[in-house]
Amino acid sequence: MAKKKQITIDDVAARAGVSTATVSRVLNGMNHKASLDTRTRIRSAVEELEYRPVRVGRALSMMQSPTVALLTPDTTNAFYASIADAIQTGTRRIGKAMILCNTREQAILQDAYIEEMRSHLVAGIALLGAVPSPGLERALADDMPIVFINRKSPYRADRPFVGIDNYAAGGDVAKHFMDRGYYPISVVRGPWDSSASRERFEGFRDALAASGHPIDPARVYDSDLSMESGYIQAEQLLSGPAPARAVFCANDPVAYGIYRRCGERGLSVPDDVALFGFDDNPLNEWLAPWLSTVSVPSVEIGTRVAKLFAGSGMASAREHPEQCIVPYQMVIRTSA
Amino acid sequence: MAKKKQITIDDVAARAGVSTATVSRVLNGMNHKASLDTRTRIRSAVEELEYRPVRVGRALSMMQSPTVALLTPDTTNAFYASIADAIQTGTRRIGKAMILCNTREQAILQDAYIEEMRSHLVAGIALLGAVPSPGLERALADDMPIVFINRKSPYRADRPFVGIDNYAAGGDVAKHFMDRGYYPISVVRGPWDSSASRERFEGFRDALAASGHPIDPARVYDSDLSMESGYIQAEQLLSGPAPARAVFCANDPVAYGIYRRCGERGLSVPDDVALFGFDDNPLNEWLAPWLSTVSVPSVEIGTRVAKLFAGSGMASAREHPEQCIVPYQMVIRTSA
DNA sequence: CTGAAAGCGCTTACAG
DNA sequence: CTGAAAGCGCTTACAG
Repeated sequence: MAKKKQITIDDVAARAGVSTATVSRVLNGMNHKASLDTRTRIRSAVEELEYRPVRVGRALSMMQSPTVALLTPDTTNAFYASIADAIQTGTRRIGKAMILCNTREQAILQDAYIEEMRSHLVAGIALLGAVPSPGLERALADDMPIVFINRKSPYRADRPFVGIDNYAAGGDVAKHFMDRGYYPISVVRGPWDSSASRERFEGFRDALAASGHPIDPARVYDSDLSMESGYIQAEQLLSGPAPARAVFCANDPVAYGIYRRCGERGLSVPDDVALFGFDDNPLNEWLAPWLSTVSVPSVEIGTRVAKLFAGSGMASAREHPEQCIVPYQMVIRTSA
Repeated sequence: MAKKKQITIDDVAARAGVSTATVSRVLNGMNHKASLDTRTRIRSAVEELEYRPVRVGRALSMMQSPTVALLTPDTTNAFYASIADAIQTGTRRIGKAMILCNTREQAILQDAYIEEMRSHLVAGIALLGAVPSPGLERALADDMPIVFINRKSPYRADRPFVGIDNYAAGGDVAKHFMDRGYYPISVVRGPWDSSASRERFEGFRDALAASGHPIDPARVYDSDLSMESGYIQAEQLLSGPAPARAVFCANDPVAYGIYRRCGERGLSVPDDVALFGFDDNPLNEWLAPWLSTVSVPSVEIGTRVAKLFAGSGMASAREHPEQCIVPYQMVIRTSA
């Protein structure tokens, strides 16, 4: 893209009086194979010429580009954005750039991006909020280096994964509700496709059942994880003869939506209804400092994901798929 | 990155019984140069082999990768994220992927990314919230295809730009304040480096002065565009013998911060203090539906930016730098 | 309308 | 420890 003519590895080699092969080796840190003299000559040639490798040359040669793709369901969700940011920072540290793709939870888009990223020869794909799709299944069969974030792979459960133990967290929320004696209890869960949403719900449900107070199926609502859907479901949740005393929300935005409806209805949180969120969205600090939630360590997750892509394309992770379960934290504020 | 052996253009050529040159031409839409028969034979070879071009090959050959870089000051700001999303959607439409880089408003990081993106041979750089830096100046001198978003180039004012007329918008806010008869008026402006922040302030200041009520310099506060800084400045703004009756905020998050402090102080918005934001952050709809603000069309901006990168790397835009000024809208809600 | 061939910038067996 | 050469997948003057 520069207008100036490119300075190539050949220019460096010429200036240093060695072959391009040697320059390449030295620049790639195979120092044990070059004499000190050679190395210093090369270093200064690089300096003087201000040589910057064209990464595409290397990419073609190695059939792998120094890039990683992040597929995310919603770029404007602050929680996802925070994970994205950590991944970008982390991949940069290992010399790779991050391509951002917005799948919008759509299987079609997800497949299109997987295919495109393959043709970009990316070193790996970080799949945040995976959705079942034929292209994903195929990519997995082809052994593409994909690491799943937050939601596990819908196809091969043993694929690399970074996230929390959602089942346990759901159970913890249930216990908290029981400790407080809230009754009746409702839940607004996320999409069933999502292992994260599903496991949260299952953990919550099982813990309630285990304590002898199984949840009433009529008190289970669905959402698409948006504020809007929380707002909409709140209408049912809060009405009828036995409105919910406490609600376990699929994520924080859902809680925001319900909270808004509470305000419109003149209901007090937590006196009339208790709300429990999930993720500890970065917005909470400023916009919902009252929200009790499960804190998911987005930065740590992003950092871990990036690390998986270090070296040449997750070859190791591919052979020894890692399930990296990071700790979550119960954050009890005033809403529950 | 795939495990399967690559299917190349040569395979297609062999199968179709033509040369790779011809396949390349046809696949790149130089149809007028190929007979119908040739074209159909190639199309079906592509189908049968499920050929997907390796973009890196083309990139090296053309010394330009089908990617565009977006440098943004803050990936978690929903307003920026919304622009980023529109750019990503738009670049995809023209067959390019978007690399995301977080400059955090730091000149050093901005320079590092510019350099890295150059070595990636990106087709162009979208620079959201540019900061003055030596690397940027150099890149401009080298004629790198950079388009400035929101903030104009700190070096060559004629570089491609997409954004609103901030000066006019600042003036409109001033007029609105005068219509309402607010007095005294304070302003929390953004960084001086930023043409957007500066022009907003200047337009506001000049309009007040023109009406015979120049702003008191002691009533001008600074911020870094964050909620935190709004919250902090609010302390001064709202105290003393003559607390502000109305505040023009550098952007919406600053207004959120001030609003929070108002709540803590028991001050009512707009009865005690009127607040005017900027950008119409997507969060407003759900979290600050009361905030009067200037709506900046983030989606249109992103779409326009992407269009500038169509074809081969903005060659045209480079020669005829475009200043693309999109319309803004005054959004009067209850806060002012 | 089509093909043979050189070239984009880098890496890496292979031979020394 | 080092170099000559082939190769990664594509594009594009050039010649026909």
